[in-house]
Amino acid sequence: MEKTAGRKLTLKEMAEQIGVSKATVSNAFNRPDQLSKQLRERILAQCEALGYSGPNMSARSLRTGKTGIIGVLLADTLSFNFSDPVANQFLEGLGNALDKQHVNMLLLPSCEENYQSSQVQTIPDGYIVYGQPLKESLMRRLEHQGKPLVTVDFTASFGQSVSVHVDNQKAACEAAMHAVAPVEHPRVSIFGLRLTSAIQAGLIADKELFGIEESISRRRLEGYREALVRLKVKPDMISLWNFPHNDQQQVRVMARGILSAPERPNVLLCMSDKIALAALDAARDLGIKVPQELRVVGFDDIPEAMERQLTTVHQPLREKGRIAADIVLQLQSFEDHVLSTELLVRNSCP
Amino acid sequence: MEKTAGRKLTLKEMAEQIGVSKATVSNAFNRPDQLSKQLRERILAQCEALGYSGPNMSARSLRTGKTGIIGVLLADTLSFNFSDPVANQFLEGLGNALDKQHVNMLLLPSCEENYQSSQVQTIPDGYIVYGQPLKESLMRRLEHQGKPLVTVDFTASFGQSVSVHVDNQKAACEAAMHAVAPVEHPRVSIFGLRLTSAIQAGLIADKELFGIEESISRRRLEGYREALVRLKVKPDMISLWNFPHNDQQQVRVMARGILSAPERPNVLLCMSDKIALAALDAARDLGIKVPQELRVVGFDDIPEAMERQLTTVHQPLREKGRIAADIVLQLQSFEDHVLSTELLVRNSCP
DNA sequence: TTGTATGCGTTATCAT
DNA sequence: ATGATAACGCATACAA
Repeated sequence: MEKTAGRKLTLKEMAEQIGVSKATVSNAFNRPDQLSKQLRERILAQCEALGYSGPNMSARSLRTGKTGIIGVLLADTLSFNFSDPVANQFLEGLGNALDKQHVNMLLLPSCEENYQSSQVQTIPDGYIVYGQPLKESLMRRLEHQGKPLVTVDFTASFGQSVSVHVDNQKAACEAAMHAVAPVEHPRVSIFGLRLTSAIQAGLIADKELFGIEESISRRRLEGYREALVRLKVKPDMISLWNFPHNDQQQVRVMARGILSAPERPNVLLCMSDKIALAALDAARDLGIKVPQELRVVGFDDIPEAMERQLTTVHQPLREKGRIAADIVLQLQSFEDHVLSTELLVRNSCP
Repeated sequence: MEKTAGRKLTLKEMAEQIGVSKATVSNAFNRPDQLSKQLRERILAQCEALGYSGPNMSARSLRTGKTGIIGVLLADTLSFNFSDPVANQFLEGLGNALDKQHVNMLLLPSCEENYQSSQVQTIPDGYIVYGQPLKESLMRRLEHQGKPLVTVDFTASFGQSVSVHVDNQKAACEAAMHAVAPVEHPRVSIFGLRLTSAIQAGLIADKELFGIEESISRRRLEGYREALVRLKVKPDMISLWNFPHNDQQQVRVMARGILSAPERPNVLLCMSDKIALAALDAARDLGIKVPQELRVVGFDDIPEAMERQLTTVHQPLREKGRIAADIVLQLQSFEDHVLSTELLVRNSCP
């Protein structure tokens, strides 16, 4: 029996060709327990031979109400998300978990603009929003669809979504305590990420901070401050710097500037490992000894952090992805998950 | 009018609420010219207010036969494809073009395994297969669906798919001519990528070459050889090396070994810029002067190639993505497109 | 410009 | 174990 190329095959036609009813063919694909093993195999083989690639997804979805697709809303571009080691690991964990359930992921990059006009809106069975709070209007639209909605690394301030994250504040506080406590006369610089809407890197004051209380950076900042207050570090010994991008080159240049000042800092609290590594580069450029003259802590524990002996906060990135997937697929209870972090003490800040 | 969260809204219900017929609401979404501008806007506004996010995709797809999704089959993992500058640029061009038509891309990584059992099969309206020939059985399955099928950087040896690519052989030949011609006593090493199934890097003989005649690497190899024959370079002055991965670290170590030999090569023909850059690193490690003692050419023209003054073959990667998209969306004639390349002469091989 | 009727391909319920 | 039938939500030809 040869295949008839080009024809649009349907389950109904298969049934007729094979000489059974539509329901039986459908069962052969979806409910193996509803028919004899041999019949099922005969049907599957015939379909294969006839060139039928399985039930039409649109029709099946219309009937079952499920598409087998999870939408992943990303804050940045695809290339950023895959070249950044943090996002990369998260997406890897997420992808694996979805794969395991034979669910596909529809990546929706820089979703703010795209998601307005597109028809994507009703495709996914659920959503995972990664990394950065979306505009409220968009979040509301998503929530209103009544599908599982999981936010990662931030918490929506309303609605009934669920969040997977680490306790950034606590972890940052712990890191700062470790870094600052042993120093007799601490001069602390905090290197923050996207704390304001400024597009230039620079020193910032409190009042300039972004309104988004729930962002990762804000939580980490609060943690650092909590530690600094506890250790009674005077405010004028603390400077807060903002970097608009997690970009090593830029940070390195800026850090050289900061570390060249006469009263240069002796502790650097960095909100990401990339920033911290760039700071280490800058220190090396200037011949500043780490950790003797400068203690540096990072955040995230990307692979390079280990190679370069950076003290940092480890967070289970792949695990985060896995859990987010399991929640959205309803394999985990629909409630907030707070994953634990671990301070990894290495040479940059022993 | 407040929205009733949780309810599943349908176009029919909207019509009833608003007091028009289903068809009119449908037209408001899909055919602006079929009703008065004001009515259309009233309907859209009402739907928005009621929390209706637009027509259900499954139902619409079932009716129209289109899903608005293009499947992109990738040879490697997602993270590879986005961290590799070549793949990255291609996907960027592709993504932009699809976006422009409000079409989504479903990324199907390392598709060999996944694609067997998954339900994805019937979702996309068309396919783009990137970079590496798939198993024939899979290709046949795809072709049999009767949807537009575009292969990029290789040509399927059967069926009715269409291909977007550059003339790798011609470009490689040109590069080799330029590199080798000026050298009086050329000793040439070819650094190839995935020319055999070996997982270790190493020297290879002809008979070990992969059977896949159509792969990018094979075309480039033929191009190099064509040039070497024309220039009458003796076979024993040519060595052919294979690298299983486009991985800089590994290549650098291997290249150091090769360049340490007593009769070391004075021309390096590299099948990718990454490999070429690693070779430059190795030359620097050994204090070998480029281009005086060693001429190096790459392939692809990734951004770093310019920074490091690597002579290489430029190919229009984003353009390739754009064209592939346009073909699969039937905005371009359904026929092979061969894009032109350009040899960029820089310091590594003037 | 608007409304009516039909069917897209499938799955689930029920009956056999 | 298998078959008949009714939805699923929508777009479109056609009628008004």
